[in-house]
Amino acid sequence: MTNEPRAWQVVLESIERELLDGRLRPGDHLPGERALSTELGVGRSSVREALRVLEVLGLIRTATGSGPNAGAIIVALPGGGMSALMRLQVAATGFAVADIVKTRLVLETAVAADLAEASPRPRLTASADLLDVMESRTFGEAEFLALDAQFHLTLAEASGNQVIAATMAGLRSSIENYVRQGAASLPSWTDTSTRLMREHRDILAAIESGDAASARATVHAHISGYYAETQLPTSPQVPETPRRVADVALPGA
Amino acid sequence: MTNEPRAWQVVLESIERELLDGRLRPGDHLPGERALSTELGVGRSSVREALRVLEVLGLIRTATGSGPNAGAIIVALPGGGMSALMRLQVAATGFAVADIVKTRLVLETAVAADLAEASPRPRLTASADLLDVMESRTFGEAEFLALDAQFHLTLAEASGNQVIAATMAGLRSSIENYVRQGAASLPSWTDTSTRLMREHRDILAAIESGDAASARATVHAHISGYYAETQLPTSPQVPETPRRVADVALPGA
DNA sequence: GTGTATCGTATGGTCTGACCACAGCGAAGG
DNA sequence: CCTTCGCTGTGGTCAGACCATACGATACAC
Repeated sequence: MTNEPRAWQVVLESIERELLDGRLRPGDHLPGERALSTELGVGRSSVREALRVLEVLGLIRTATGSGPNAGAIIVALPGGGMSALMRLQVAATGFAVADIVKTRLVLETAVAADLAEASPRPRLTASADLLDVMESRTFGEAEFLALDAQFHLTLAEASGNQVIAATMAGLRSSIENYVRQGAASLPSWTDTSTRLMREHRDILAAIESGDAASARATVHAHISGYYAETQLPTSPQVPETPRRVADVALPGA
Repeated sequence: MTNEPRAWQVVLESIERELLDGRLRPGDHLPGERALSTELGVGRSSVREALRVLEVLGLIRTATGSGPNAGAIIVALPGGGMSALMRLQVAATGFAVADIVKTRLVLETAVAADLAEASPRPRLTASADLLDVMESRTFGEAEFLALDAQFHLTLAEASGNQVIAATMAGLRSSIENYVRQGAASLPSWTDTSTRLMREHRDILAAIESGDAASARATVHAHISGYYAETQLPTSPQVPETPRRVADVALPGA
């Protein structure tokens, strides 16, 4: 466990220290890659690997092809940046159920409203086909829930908003996970599944009717209804332990 | 201006596609770094940078010093990893400006409304402090926009919804990018920046007044106002790829 | 035949050096 | 004073090299 830190982790730790100590503040410029390299005693490759991580995490912004002295890199986030890492970690593990549901409500009602209001009403063939499949035969609980999640995803995709679609795709496994957990506490799965199917049809109908408010309400009722029915704890409660930058990459820990 | 993707992004996209296509499944071994390098036509350095990102995101586990044939890298997370991957995709590539703005509107108005309605009204100290900093002195355009994005992020964090906060954090670089592009077409940057500052104060005031509708409207005006002011192209609009029902991933199937 | 020791080899981790395109800055020239 | 041109330093990328390691196969001893 007390493994020698890898070279790029050294860079991460160094920058993390400077961030926490306040020596690096938002908007500051980082030393050049070569300077960091000699300063920390690691190769430029390692520096670049660390910078790439920071960039993807949104902590840093690279200025391509800048001038001599200044244009190096800009630190974006302050101490709050640490929370970005935590968020990332949370994403890998699991979100609070309430947060997932809330986000679904916000995004999916917006999607439904957009679809209902779209001037050339989008063809919801993918969604409708999926419902046909779901009604064609009896699915196991896990399969049904996967198809359910897929249905919601097809709506997001149909809306054409790639950002929302990507976000929901990213949440998909978390959604499936929570939906599956919740299904265990249901009084009658068959009742619930038939109700969900009917609500899916209602959603499509509301969208196709062009009534944005109705579409929004139907989606809201669908999602919050299931959430209310399943008595899930409000959250898995990820410990709020401050997470150090360099710790993120250690899967074995 | 058609940004050539950076080399490591090419690697990322390649692996992402194989993941989405199912050619790479959890537990599979990735080709060696040298193999990937020649296969994708990029240098090993770039491959390593991409792998480092995937490792930090928890999608991959590196096996240090493995044997000849197999021990390369292991894909760790299943669908759950998509969440991180999607965020990565959001950060690395860019989305349509209109989609980003729309998503911001949906998410941030919800955040503002939640904050305004929260029963023990959350302390928006981080947001307020940030505004103090922004008003304390004159910032360059890039710095100002970074701080602006940070401000919106602090609100999402204050709401306590980790999912929304994570999503917005993932969108951060895309947002900054589009905001920066838009700033070029502004008639007067100083006018705009002072207006943005005032609107930030308005948002905080609206939230603290407890008026959810007002908070929602203020945020909406803030975001859509800037978007309207900058005459950005609505963007590429990737054609909707038809999704076949058979593509649905059934667990166990 | 079985078990053990040894060695070759491919791998990831790292460093170095090199090249490129680009942006800033200053000097030279108008 | 303004324009132009080149120098310089930056990030982006690549190629090559070295190291330690762990796996696989071979050779050897029993």
